[in-house]
Amino acid sequence: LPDQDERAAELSREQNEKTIRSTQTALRNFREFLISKYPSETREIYVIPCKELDAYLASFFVDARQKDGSEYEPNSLANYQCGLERYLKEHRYGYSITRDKEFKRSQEALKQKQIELRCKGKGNKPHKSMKLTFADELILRKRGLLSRYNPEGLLNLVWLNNTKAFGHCTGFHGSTLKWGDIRLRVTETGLEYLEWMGPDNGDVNAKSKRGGTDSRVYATQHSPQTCPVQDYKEYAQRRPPAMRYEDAPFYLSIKPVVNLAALHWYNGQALGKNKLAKMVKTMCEKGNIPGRKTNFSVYQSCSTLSEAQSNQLVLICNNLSQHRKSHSNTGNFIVSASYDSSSDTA
DNA sequence: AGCTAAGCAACCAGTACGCT
DNA sequence: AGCGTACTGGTTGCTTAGCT
Repeated sequence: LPDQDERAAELSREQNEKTIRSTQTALRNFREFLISKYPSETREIYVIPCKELDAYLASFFVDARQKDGSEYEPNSLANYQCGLERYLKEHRYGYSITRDKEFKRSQEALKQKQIELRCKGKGNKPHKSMKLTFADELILRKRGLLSRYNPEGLLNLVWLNNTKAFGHCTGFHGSTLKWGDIRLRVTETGLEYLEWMGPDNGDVNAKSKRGGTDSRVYATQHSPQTCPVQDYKEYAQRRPPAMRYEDAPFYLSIKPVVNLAALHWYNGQALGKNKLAKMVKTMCEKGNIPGRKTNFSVYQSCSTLSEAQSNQLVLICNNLSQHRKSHSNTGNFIVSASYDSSSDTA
């Protein structure tokens, strides 16, 4: 059946590696469950007749537990069903376990189990992230965690600017960002801007469609203290000269002991992906900001500030830079756990 | 038209371990 | 000691297809 062949080939070709991993996880958990509960069953699951497989699945949805013995989230069980469906489809199983009547029993079992779990208080998205508010950002700035004046703050600042500006662009991945992926340019009228050189920027069709305006941030000349282009320039200076080539990683690890008066604050080594994945979490923990904050929190925050908010931001940044000038005469600071430069609470 | 789910993709946490 | 990576388990995000 050429149709089926094509379909299967298409499926395996198109599938994302994470989808494949999801499928494997579902399969592994189901197999382990079968082995522990029905040791005599040794067949591959795609050769088990539908009636028996339906019974096994029903049993799985009802009795399966996490490694630590606790119940799954309702959505996780549904995901397992989807994963098993993908696997069975790959092996040309004759039925759909999510749709066909022959699997009514397991479908019902899953539904009931989900209801039961929700009654028990599950399914409330315990890991859902909260948005990073404007107030949070102000606190982070005050405490030096978003700042041009120390290595960690500067790295955070540039990361946040990039993520806000380009994070929504398709194909933008912070963890693989190269130095040359973001360019400093100037308009005909002399306004500076940063542009993300996305994978489709060479493509004529894509260009005519989007015009590239999606992937730019412009300098805010009226308030240089909060200008993302100025942040970028500062970061560029603080990187070691050897890391200025296009293919160099954009985000670099911080030198273990930094003299703040030294020009270069960063190593030639890329910042690891685990570190990048916890950017927001780390800065919020260090800034004592309550709530569950993750990188995703950035996407939930509003991208444009009200006039009042941006005025407030400018004031604070000016204030902090003044404050710093009056304290930086020794020029021999060593980075310590906290850069907090203000003790007032507002 | 509005809602739900299906399906894929991605994230977060934990762990183990390697390098300097 | 403090970085880094790789892998795994579990959960959530997001778009779209299907139902009522």
